[in-house]
Amino acid sequence: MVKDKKFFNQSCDCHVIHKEAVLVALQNKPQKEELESLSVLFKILGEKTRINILWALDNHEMCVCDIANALNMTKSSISHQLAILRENGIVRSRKDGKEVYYTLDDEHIKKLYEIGLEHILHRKENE
Amino acid sequence: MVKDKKFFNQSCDCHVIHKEAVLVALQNKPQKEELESLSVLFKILGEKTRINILWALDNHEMCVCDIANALNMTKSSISHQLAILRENGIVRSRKDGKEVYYTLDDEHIKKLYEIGLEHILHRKENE
DNA sequence: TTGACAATTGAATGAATATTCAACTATAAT
DNA sequence: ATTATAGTTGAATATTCATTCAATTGTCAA
Repeated sequence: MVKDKKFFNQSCDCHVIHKEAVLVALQNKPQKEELESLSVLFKILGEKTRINILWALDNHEMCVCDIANALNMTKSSISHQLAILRENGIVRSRKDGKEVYYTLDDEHIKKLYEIGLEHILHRKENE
Repeated sequence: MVKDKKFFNQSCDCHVIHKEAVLVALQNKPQKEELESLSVLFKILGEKTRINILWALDNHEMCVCDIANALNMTKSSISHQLAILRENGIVRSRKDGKEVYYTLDDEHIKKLYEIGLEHILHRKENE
């Protein structure tokens, strides 16, 4: 492993140790915008209430009241979170009379959910 | 679609509209602990700095200074976030002399990263 | 057309947490 | 031994954001 202490990054409080590794990483960096979107996606999935909404909708299309009852929370709170999920393309809604029905938007979300769960169980085994 | 207004959840501010959908969801609910762990996993991935650490480590094993330089941030800040990633089984570390080298822990994380990115691009297309 | 309920919305509050700052430990080199 | 650097850590600050509360809109039924 080659260390290179000559290359120094001004706006950072330390020397670069492995110049090449850093340069390769910088070259392979995805578009800033994409990485930003990705962290937002995970942040949205990474919230107790919203992940609970996910399993609820994983089984059935549901209206806001149904979800509120299943999660034992207020309509208002659920509605706020559904708005966030909708804005970020994770759920889809359709109106029918007084009710608004929600469903999961696409397959990627299900996959993320499943692989995430796999990881959790995998970690449990190796404890 | 059958509505059932008789069943009422005391600790919620609305009537159950579709009793069956709610009951099915409740029956299929994963263990509370697992759902909790899952939301924690996503929350950890859902942070700008940490997702940036992920792409950096996706290419190379790196020490703290390398990462700090690649992301243009302080050692301290990176170290705090690495601790969180380590505690949650997302990265692994080994010490060699003064340096501590970090790598991604397992394949699930890479998959989550890839599928997440797919979702982002898929959404872009349909705009 | 009035009353009841589903759902949304905006502002306020409170909780969670990322970054900064300063101090500290550990290792290597001179 | 002393100095320099890598890395960690705890407390303080600042920011982000979920929930609550109150008000409002839209639809249905009597």
